[in-house]
Amino acid sequence: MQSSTPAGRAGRPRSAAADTAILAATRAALVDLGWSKLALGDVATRAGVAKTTLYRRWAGKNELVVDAVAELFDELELPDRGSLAADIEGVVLQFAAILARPEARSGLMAVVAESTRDDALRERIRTSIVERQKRLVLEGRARAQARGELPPETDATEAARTADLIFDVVAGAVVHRTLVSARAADEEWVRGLTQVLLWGLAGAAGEPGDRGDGGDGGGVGPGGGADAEPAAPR
Amino acid sequence: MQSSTPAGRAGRPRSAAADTAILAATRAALVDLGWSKLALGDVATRAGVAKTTLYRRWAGKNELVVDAVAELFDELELPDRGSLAADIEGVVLQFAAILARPEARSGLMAVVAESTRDDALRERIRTSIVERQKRLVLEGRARAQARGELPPETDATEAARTADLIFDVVAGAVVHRTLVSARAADEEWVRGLTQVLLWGLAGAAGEPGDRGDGGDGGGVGPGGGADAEPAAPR
Amino acid sequence: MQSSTPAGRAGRPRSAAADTAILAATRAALVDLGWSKLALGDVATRAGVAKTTLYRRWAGKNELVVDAVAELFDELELPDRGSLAADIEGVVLQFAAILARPEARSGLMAVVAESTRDDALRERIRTSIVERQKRLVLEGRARAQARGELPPETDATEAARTADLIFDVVAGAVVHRTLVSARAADEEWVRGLTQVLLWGLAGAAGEPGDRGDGGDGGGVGPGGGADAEPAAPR
Amino acid sequence: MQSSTPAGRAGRPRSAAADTAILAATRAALVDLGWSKLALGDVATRAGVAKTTLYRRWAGKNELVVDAVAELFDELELPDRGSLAADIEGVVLQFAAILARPEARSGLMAVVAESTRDDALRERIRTSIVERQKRLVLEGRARAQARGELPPETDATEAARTADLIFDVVAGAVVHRTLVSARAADEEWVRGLTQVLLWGLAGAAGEPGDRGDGGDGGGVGPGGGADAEPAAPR
DNA sequence: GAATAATCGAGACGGTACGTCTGGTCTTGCA
DNA sequence: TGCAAGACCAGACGTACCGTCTCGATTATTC
Repeated sequence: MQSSTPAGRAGRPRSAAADTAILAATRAALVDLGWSKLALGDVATRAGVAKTTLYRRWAGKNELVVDAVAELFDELELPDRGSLAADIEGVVLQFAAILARPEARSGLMAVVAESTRDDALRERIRTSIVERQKRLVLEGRARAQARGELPPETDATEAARTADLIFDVVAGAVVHRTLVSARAADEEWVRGLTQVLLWGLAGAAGEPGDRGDGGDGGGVGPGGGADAEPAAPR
Repeated sequence: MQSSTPAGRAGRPRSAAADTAILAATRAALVDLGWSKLALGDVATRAGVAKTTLYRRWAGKNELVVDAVAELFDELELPDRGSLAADIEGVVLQFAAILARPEARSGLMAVVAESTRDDALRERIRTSIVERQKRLVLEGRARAQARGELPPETDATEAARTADLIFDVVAGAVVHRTLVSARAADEEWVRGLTQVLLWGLAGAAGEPGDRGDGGDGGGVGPGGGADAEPAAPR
Repeated sequence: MQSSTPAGRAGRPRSAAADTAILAATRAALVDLGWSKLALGDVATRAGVAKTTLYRRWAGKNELVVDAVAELFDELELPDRGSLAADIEGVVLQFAAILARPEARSGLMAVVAESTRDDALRERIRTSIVERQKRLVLEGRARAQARGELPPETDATEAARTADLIFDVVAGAVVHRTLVSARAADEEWVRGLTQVLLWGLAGAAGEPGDRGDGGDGGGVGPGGGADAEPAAPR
Repeated sequence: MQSSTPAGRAGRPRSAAADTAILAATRAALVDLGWSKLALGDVATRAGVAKTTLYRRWAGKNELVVDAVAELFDELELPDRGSLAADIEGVVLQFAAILARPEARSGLMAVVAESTRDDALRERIRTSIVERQKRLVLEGRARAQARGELPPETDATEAARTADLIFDVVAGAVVHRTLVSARAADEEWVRGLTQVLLWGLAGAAGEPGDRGDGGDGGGVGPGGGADAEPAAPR
């Protein structure tokens, strides 16, 4: 990765340009062909590179596509839009925009599907994509705390759990909306999702796990008790 | 669809047993090999059927897998567990249990990935799986309305939109949790998701789109204002 | 309904028209596709007949083609053209004309090739084609004997051997000329063949097997002595 | 053709051993299965080679079999047996011996049959087999001329025509005898054929095309005059 | 500046699955 | 019982990719 090749000394060094060209060619091929018809020989040709060069750097199609797709998500940013709700909506719209691009649509779900049978691949996806982008949740929460919109954390474990839930809900919902339901994740929809998320988290936070449900069949809302409204989250 | 098939008479009729055997063999092969290594010749062999028979009935691997997986989701039921929250938790756990089975994990995401490049396939997925299971949302809502947990609908369009959002959030979150985050969608997690969902919907319903955000930077939760809490959902 | 169904009584009799249609369709398919791409399903379709009907009457492709081709050779005739040489030339030209037709070219050699591994097929060819057309040799010889061009037979065995040799030479040479050398068996070439045949048989007849060769190393074979030319027939 | 192949450098060179193995495997498969049941996948397996390797070098079954069979005929030799007649008999017996081998029987006629619909294939047969073995006729004639058994050529065109006729007659007769008539081309039969050939050519040579037939209706051909027997060659 | 060593391009290699086609057989319902 | 229709099992077809390998030609570092 470094130019000064400290460890591996002798011999011709690997071409740095090749990596870039291969990943770009992979995305181009995903656009043209989709994952299942993507052929590594074809990718090599598009990149102006020999098949050997490609296999020397990636173990196979799955690993290559993960890396090619992961780069796309590094574009995500979290500019300060003034409120937590606005920040969320902004980043969700960005996320939806990426998922609207064919190189992401084709590739992402396919490698997730593959990862159900390949632990190393799943770990690679988690490292390169999921955990890497979870920074957005953490940044957003920190910023909201600084604004006073959210209370500081008290329990680190709980905080992590909440972050994971947020990520699963947001990422899952956007993916399902765009890929399965095949409808645009437009501003209106994103607003709805954000509403649900914020109200939901606020409400759930006030009711930490007390689920004596059953008894109170009447009430609606998580807690049932009409007046036991969660004190507006503080 | 009819047994008397008045039109297509001549010739030997197709074996009904073959369809069953092929779909079962497909699921078995998904368990053993996963989607990407699933070979139709192998499926035919497992089903005790010739390859031609298989190709006479399905256009290809994608269509076959959609049908094989779709049958899995027909197992979902919505027994009356006494409250909306309990009903949701029950069906989400069932859904998670299906997604924990390898034949579903491997196949579902793969066909979704393929569907990003094949409109007919996406439509088939929507028809066979998504719309077909959306019945659960509708049944659950109707039952909650009968219990008095939810108000009756006033706006059909809005009701449909809400149902879609619920489906996207629930299905998406469970899929993301189990396949991407690769953690079990256990009772605790499902309870958290249900809480968020119910509070979120309740809150969002009370705030139809008023997003004068920004002004009130302090408060958290969608509306910000602590006391402007949505009246506990009715 | 029945034309003469003598033996098989009960049930619907076989359609006589079907046989004719199938053989004609076979020849048409041979013209269009050649032997190796000829498909029995296609033949059945061309004949307006079900595959079952075809298989009920012929065991397979080989048998069918033999019958279809055999009919072609029944066209051969031996009109009296005044001399043995002219008779031979006439029938050889007819034979060459048949071999120039694609349905014969494609089919004949193919079934011969197949017959090298199938004794029943070889026997069928011999019966339906070879022995059936050997009549031409016998008729021609008888006619020549009646004219006084050839002496009457004295030895039946020898006569049969000679007839076989003639047939092998004539049929073999014409086939080789037209199919392997791929040149027209035109009048000039046929005249040359006839000359060789008549001179050869005459010469060989005068030398029944005396092959004490070796002694006279110089003058060998007919052409040995330059001046010992056989008196040119007049 | 050269080992230093100056032009086509790059890439792994083709294995020379593969060609040999494939052709041998083809002949073995011809022996076991015959042409029509010969499967190229099976040939590849027998040769210890992948199907792709086979298809990279031969366009299809026909081309492969032509090459495999052509090698068989390269065994033919023309040792000096002292006289033209003996030389002919020797080589004809060799030819018959090759045709008695199943790999030749099955393959040769089949490719000839195929060549009736494929000009390129016919040309390949002519180049690889027919013209290649015509050397035997030319060698034999030259040797006979050196011995004084035959006069030197005066007309090159006529000489070529005669050589072609000889080849058609000999090859055709042997093939017809062994494959169609299905009887051994043993010494006795070959002697008869040689007699006919030598007498025929000698007689025909003395009568260069003068076929004023019809005029002399009685004495036709060599056999016409009973006493006009060609002087028995000595 | 030579030796060493890893990379590069090209392309052949052994495999495996593809989706199609044909060969023969069997199963319908009508005649 | 024959027949048209067409589904059925079996298996070869020729193609496309896979991931590996063998080449000769670069291009660096190290001696």
